[in-house]
Amino acid sequence: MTDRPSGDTKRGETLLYLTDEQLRKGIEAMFFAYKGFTSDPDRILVERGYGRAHHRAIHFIHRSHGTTVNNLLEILGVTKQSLNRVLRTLIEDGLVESRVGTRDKRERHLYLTEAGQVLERELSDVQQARMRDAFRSAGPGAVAGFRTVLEAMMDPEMRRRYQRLAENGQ
Amino acid sequence: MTDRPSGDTKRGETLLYLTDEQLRKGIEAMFFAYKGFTSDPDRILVERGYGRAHHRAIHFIHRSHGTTVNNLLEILGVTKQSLNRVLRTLIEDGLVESRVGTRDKRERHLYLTEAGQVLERELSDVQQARMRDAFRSAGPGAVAGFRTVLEAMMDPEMRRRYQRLAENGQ
DNA sequence: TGGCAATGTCAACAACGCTGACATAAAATG
DNA sequence: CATTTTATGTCAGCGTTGTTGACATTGCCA
Repeated sequence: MTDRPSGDTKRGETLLYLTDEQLRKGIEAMFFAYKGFTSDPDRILVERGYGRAHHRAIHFIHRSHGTTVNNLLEILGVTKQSLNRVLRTLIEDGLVESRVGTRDKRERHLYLTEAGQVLERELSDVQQARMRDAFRSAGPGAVAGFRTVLEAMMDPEMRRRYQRLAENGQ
Repeated sequence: MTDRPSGDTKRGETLLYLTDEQLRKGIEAMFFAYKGFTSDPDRILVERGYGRAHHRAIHFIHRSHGTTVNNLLEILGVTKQSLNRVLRTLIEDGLVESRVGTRDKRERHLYLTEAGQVLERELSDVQQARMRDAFRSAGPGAVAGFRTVLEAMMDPEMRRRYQRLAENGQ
């Protein structure tokens, strides 16, 4: 906003213009790339009668074995009613197991069953394949830049969660 | 997929492991960053009773003044019924104008009205502000890498549309 | 003139966000 | 021990936005 004070488009027109165009490109790149990013898993999910919300739950349960419902709620940033609808079907379908906590019996710890792990593998295979191809063709420097910018784009709270996950990353 | 043939996790365990972890981080970065990316406009949209679909329509109509409905359909990748629902409200609310084509009278050319431009500006201001901050803190090299990876992640058809838009970019 | 293209619209449905209200069990606290 | 708070689940209802299928209108084109 400091480059283009509201109402001022005179100062440094050309530079300004380029900057705005660059930002617009970034915005559109996010839109089109996110579409590609989700398209492969989406195809698999539809066959099973699931949606993206199921994928996200499966992903983070896989990522953090035995996480609690509350923890998952924070990561996903949805309401418990919304998450519960998804979790219920996953548990009914035998993809996720919910175990009562030992230390705190109010908590439910979530785990992928074998069937759940199979689907998780299937979903992350196609998503990782696309990411791998993109990373390869872009090169290591670009990959670093990619992650740096994405991290900077997150809300601070989300960035913290992202980094915490990365640390726990086996 | 060539790094980790299905069922084989023995070969080059450590290197393999790092790669998988890197991909996972990339996937999670996309998830958390996209959340941040949409959060600021979302806040504004809710106040007006609009959603993300309205934002997307407004964005691309702004980007390509006088674009046709069909063109917009291709860019957005949704059904005409879905787009029409959004367009109808925008036209009713006086944010978008639909003019019958001169060359081909079947076509409708779409334009933002002044009110539409005001909202567009408001939405892109906050979204660009976040993008600008992210770009600044990441640095020019990271920005280039960011866009390279995102472009590589798009479906070829979408990449073509993205690049075509970028060319037309004033 | 007949066929195809561009658009709009009606209806129904599904996924997945949301709010609000309420219930239960268990932990925590005074 | 009584009370409050926490973690979870559930019911009901609503809104946005995607889908499919069907059908109508208008206009271009061969």
